[in-house]
Amino acid sequence: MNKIKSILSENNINKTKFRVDLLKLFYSKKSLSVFEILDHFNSTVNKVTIYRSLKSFEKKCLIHKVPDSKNFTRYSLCNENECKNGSHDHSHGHFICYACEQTFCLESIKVENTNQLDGFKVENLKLVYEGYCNSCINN
Amino acid sequence: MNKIKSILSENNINKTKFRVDLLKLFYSKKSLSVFEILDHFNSTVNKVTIYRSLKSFEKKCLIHKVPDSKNFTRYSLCNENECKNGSHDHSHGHFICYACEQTFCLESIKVENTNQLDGFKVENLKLVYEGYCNSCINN
DNA sequence: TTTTTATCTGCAAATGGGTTGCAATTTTTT
DNA sequence: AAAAAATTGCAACCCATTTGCAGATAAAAA
Repeated sequence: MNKIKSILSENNINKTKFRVDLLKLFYSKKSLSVFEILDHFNSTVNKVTIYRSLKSFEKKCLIHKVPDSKNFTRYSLCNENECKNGSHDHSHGHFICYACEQTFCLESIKVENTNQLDGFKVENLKLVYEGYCNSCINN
Repeated sequence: MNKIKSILSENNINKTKFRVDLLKLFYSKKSLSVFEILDHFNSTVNKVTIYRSLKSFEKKCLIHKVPDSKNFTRYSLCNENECKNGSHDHSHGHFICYACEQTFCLESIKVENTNQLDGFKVENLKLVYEGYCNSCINN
């Protein structure tokens, strides 16, 4: 995967084995929590390293936080159109599955804070659906 | 406030000084976090007592959790029409103010999970607006 | 390719929201 | 007033996340 390495290079992130593998992992998953990452690497990496890598990726707009069923920290790859220069704009809905606890970005459901609310100046809007994903329903 | 005491009685909650004062406090605030409560009582009450009182109130449908800017636990009074018998249905939007960090229930903005999403069975929908409330804008 | 510099890593310890066990106190019931 | 049930405070715990620091690794400079 040369692509992974060049992304890291472009963002001035050292191409350590772990960070390359971590970014690669994000390209194969909808979203990841610290503990799913820890599990994937069979605890061969320190969780502090995971937290710091995630924070670094986030700052460089490679990943961003997505809502999680249990309010843990969970990340997904950034959408190139939406996130730039450290500021994350993911103006689309999200779906959280009660069963697999996975978070899905609903790119097709655009969220626009056009609503006029009496007594409030709206700057942001979050729309989170919850339920069961087809994969869980069929298993 | 006889009203407060009778509410507690009806719900089989002991009318201790603290619980009466706490419920009274909820009737004067939009929403409250544990630390706002701790602060209001000048730390004369143990935080464990607060957590347990909140849990008790929640079970009896006096209050329910509302979204918080920092993912802390925050509660508001239940709407009589919506919450009953320990199950909380607050199918309306919420507004979180970036400045005062207060959460407002938007009773007028009804949230219905009628959307059909390909690949998902939607059971619940959360709609959270963020920005600045008029009170903060004017100060 | 060695030296310098910046970044990354692991370990231990800390932070902070929230919970649990238990004994003592208070409220409610009888 | 006595017994039963609910509430409280204290200490200790749990668990996600953070911080300090020293050693290791990667990138840049020479």
